[in-house]
Parts: sequence; C-alpha cells; structure tokens
Amino acid sequence: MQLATWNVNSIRARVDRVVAWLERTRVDVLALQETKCRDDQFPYLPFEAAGYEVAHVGTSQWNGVAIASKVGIDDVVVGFPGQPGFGDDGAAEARALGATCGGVRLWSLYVPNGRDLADPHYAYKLEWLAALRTTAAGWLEADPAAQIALAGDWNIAPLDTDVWDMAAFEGATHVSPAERAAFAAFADVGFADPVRDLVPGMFTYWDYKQLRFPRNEGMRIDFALTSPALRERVVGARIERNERKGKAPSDHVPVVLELAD
DNA sequence: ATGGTAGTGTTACTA
Repeated sequence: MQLATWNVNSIRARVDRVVAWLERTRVDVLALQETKCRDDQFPYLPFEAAGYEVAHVGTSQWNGVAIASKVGIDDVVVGFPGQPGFGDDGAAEARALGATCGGVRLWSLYVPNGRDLADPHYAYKLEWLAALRTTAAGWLEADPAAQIALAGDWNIAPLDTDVWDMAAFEGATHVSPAERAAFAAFADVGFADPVRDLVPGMFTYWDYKQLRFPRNEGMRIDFALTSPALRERVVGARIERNERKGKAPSDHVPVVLELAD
C-alpha cells in the first residue's frame, strides 16, 4: 500500500494534476492540504471517477484538508480533540481531518504557518502543535499497536539542512528552537519520520518567487510521521520532486510512504 | 533594488 501527503495549494486549480498523479502512481491513500475551498466547492467527481472516495473539510478560501482513498474511508473526524482555534471567534480552523483507510488511522494536517515570531499566529502555531502532541500521545497510550500516520504540511524545517540557507531565516519562523522542539516532541512520544533516512537531502517545498525551484532553494517541511506499529510496515519512501515541474504546479510536492501488506 | 509568484476574491490577505 502507498500512503502520501501533498499540500496542493488549491484543489480546484490543481485537480487535473492531482488526479492524473494518483492514476499514474496508484497511490492508495492521499492526505491533501490547502484545498482552499468549501465542502460544496470540492471537485469530488474526478476523484470518484478515478476510484477514490474523498472526505474534506473546508470553510472558506483558507486552509482546507482532505483525504482521498481507494481502500475505504471510515470513522471520519473533523479536527483533533483539543484543537485550538484562532481569530475573533476562536473557532477551530479546517486544518485537521482524520480517517481510517486500509487499516491505517490517517490524519491530514495543515499546521499553522506562524507568519512572524512576534505574531499571535506564532503562539497559535506552538499551542496547536502542543495540543496535537498531547492528543496523539493519548492515542498511543490507549493502543500501543495502533497504526497512525500524522501526515501533512508541518511548516517546520527540523534541521538546518532543511532550508537552503539558514542565513536567510535569521529571526524567521519555521526554524526557531521552539518550533523545532515542538516537532521533536512527537518523536519523544513515538511518532517517527521514516522518510528522512530513505530520502536524504531533498526539499518538499519551493516558493513560487525568486526562481526558488530552478535554484533548488527550498525547504523540507512536509512529513508523514508514523506510530511504531506503522513504522514497522514502511519499506520505502519517495519525494516526488518532478511534481514541482511543468504547468501550474503546487509549490509543494508529494511525500510517499510504501507500506508492506 | 528590502522586490520577485500564486490563489482566492476584491480593492487585500495568505503563504
């Protein structure tokens, strides 16, 4: 089974590319982020025609997460327990969606960007990550054998080598010690990144601006963290850099886990 | 030179 995550930066702008990629790669389950649409605007039909069921949550042109699966999609949950909100109404944003697909409990996650170290969005980001860690740790305590994937755009570059030039990130988000500690805290409770060792030295995101992709000035910020039982099933991984090429690409590329049956 | 692109939706905001 193949399980993937991909920040598509608008599903309506990218649907043909995403479905063509699914049909070409035969990926079984895909977590999507930044769909940028309401539920009633999601292009379900092309996915269904390709054999994928879709669960989606989106409330506006911002955020939006989905899961597409051709191995079933059960027990769909919008938001994780304890997920903090943001904004005047303090409502939870469309940044987390859980579903069980082919025996794997998959969460499609779009971690808040943070914007600036002094911005309230940054405190929100850290709060959001801490709450997710607490909740995810509870899932493993309840069932140590659970097969769980925390997959998405984490908006954190855990290592200095996960950005093209640390000097360009002086005082910026994505690389701060607090963000990196928040990310490392998931490993402390059992959620590992199985991709880094299999695919070292590759980015998952390149900004549209400033010729970042031609210059390979990117960031590694998209991850599929696995619970111990799911980690045991990982037999391969790839980062589909070619998806940043061609006509109308997303600024992120898919990260794929290959799982033993 | 303190910018540059892209998407959604509007005279801006997010990334």
